[in-house]
Amino acid sequence: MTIKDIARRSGYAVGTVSRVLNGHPDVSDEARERILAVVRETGFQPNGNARHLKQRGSRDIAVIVKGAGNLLFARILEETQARIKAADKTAAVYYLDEEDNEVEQAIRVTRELKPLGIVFLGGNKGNFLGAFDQVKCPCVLVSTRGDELGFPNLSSVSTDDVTGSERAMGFLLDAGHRRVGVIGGESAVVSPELQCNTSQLRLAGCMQACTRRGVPFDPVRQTAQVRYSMEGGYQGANELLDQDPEITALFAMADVMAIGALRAIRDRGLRVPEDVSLVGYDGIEQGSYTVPRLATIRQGADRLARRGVEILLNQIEGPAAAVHEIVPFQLVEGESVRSI
Amino acid sequence: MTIKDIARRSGYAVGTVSRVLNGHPDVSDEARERILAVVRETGFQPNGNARHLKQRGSRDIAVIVKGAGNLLFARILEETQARIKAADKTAAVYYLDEEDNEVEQAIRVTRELKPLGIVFLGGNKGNFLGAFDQVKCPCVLVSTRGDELGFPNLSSVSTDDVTGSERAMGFLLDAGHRRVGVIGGESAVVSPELQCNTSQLRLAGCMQACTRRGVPFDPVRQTAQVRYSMEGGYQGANELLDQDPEITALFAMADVMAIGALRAIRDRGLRVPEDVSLVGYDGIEQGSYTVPRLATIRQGADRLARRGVEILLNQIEGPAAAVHEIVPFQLVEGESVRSI
DNA sequence: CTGAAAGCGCTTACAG
DNA sequence: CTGAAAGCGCTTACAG
Repeated sequence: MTIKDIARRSGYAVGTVSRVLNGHPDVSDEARERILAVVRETGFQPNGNARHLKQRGSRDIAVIVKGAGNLLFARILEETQARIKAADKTAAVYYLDEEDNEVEQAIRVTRELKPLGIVFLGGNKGNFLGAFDQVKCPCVLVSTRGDELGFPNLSSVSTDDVTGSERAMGFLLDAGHRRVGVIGGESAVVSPELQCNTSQLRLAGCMQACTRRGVPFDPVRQTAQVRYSMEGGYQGANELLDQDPEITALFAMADVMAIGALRAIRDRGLRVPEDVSLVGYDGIEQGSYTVPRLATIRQGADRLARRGVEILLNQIEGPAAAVHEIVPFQLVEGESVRSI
Repeated sequence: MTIKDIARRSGYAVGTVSRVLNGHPDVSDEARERILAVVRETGFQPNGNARHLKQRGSRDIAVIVKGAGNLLFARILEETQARIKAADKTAAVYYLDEEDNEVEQAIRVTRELKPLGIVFLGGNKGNFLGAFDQVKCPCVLVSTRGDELGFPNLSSVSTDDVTGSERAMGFLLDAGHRRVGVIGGESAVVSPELQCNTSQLRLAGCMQACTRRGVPFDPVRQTAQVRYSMEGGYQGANELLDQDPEITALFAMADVMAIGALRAIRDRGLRVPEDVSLVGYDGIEQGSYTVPRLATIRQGADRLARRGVEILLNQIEGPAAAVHEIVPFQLVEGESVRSI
């Protein structure tokens, strides 16, 4: 079943059928009705490949999500889709694995879907530096900063990782904890010029919290570098507690890791927060269902989504300069930290 | 940058470029090298729309996943992708929302991607009955039964929901529990002929477990119908405990609901398993990180994936009759049930 | 308002 | 082994 069949059955030419299908105004009511009737009765749906091959000016906004299992992104995505729909555009969502290159995907999408704009949920700066200049449409990077990238068509909305992390760590320090372990991803040693990835930024926040309070912090001994997963958190907690059994608190750079850490602490016969206090990061739903409820830094998922879409739509309307926005986070005290 | 540009730059015709790009054998080594060199230096990637518009005989297998947030599916998907890759095919994954119609998607995909076959991760029988006869390629439905559907090109691999659920409920009954609440999805009253959805099958299992042990079960009073989510589980547990505070055990038809129930029980000042025992279903990773660890029915995710792909590949090779396979489940005792 | 025709970027018989 | 050409199913100026 193609547009040709619809044309034959309705007695109109394919061009007219196409116009009806795309809601063009310059068609007679009679033609519209007759064609739509045929479409309905045949259940015809146009071939997207053919359509995109030629079409310019779609109403699509592509959303590229890095990590189908990322619960924070899942939450942001939901709101992003709703906002896009509310703006009378259609969202085309592409899920990528953690390791996939989102910019390559974006390049493919610009060629094949020709979207009005692209929302990136998560992204790796290295990938952008490599090839982002090949994508010309307005884009917005949600949840990680994009200002240093310096692309005129790339805006960003994010939480301040350094400050958020400083707050989390500060929460522990201010509760009297001095021996604190940090579970995060790869961050090597932090150098001020090269604060690339999220783990590095959050580690910088930890150090800042310590420095400001005159508490020593040894990134080598007090840090475990693991994957952002429950299992990673489990391993990280064990590693740190093995190394220093006197640790009284752990900060996990993501709630999923904190959930793993919670279990690891229990498996060592210790309790949260009586023996070990625990803070996570992100504020995913999951963290409010654990026993005890997780203390965490809640990123404003809805606000990230809303501003991301607003900024993007704005850029699509009339090309403006890229904007880089920081949205506030919130410390959730939960039940997993105790004062000592 | 199109195939035409590559043709011009390499000095060959577009047809030859196309053959090289698609790995056809009938090209001279010289042509292949020169063309590949140009492709490499330009970073050219063919337009998928144009490619799919004409191409027959792709090496793609489509995977349609219902529910991006379904952790069981996430696990199955991972293995499914690996198996497809191992068979030297490429997996094209489509994520759908819970409410989206997977069969409509399949119809679109068959037209636009022309895949060798389709794997459905989850599916609604109603959707299949409606329109599945429009998809002609071999398909396999993973995690829900497809035998009663009776399509010659639709195989299935699943866990026996009735028996699995009977086992979960039996575990509680055999531990001495008599007042057991069941948290599930919509299931109305079970009628033997119309056991359509998963909730109904699992409810049937519960009733079977009771019947066989001579324990009365009142589906109206002992059942809460909620969404398959943590929040749903939270509400369901509260509903049941409000109605009958003497309940000593809960069975949640999915681990995500059990996680919500766990929190609800705690919020009522009760403990698992001392005051209320709890069993889930699915065996997602999450359930082994809760405190206490969840008792559950573990579905064999890897095996579901492996057999699903094997069966599909087999159908693709030489068309055979549809097969409907049941893979075993496993009771995980966890730490959330106590004997009374 | 409608039709006829060109063209999107590929693939694929068909010749040679 | 390679090229020229038809065609996949649409959209979109261009006439009328």
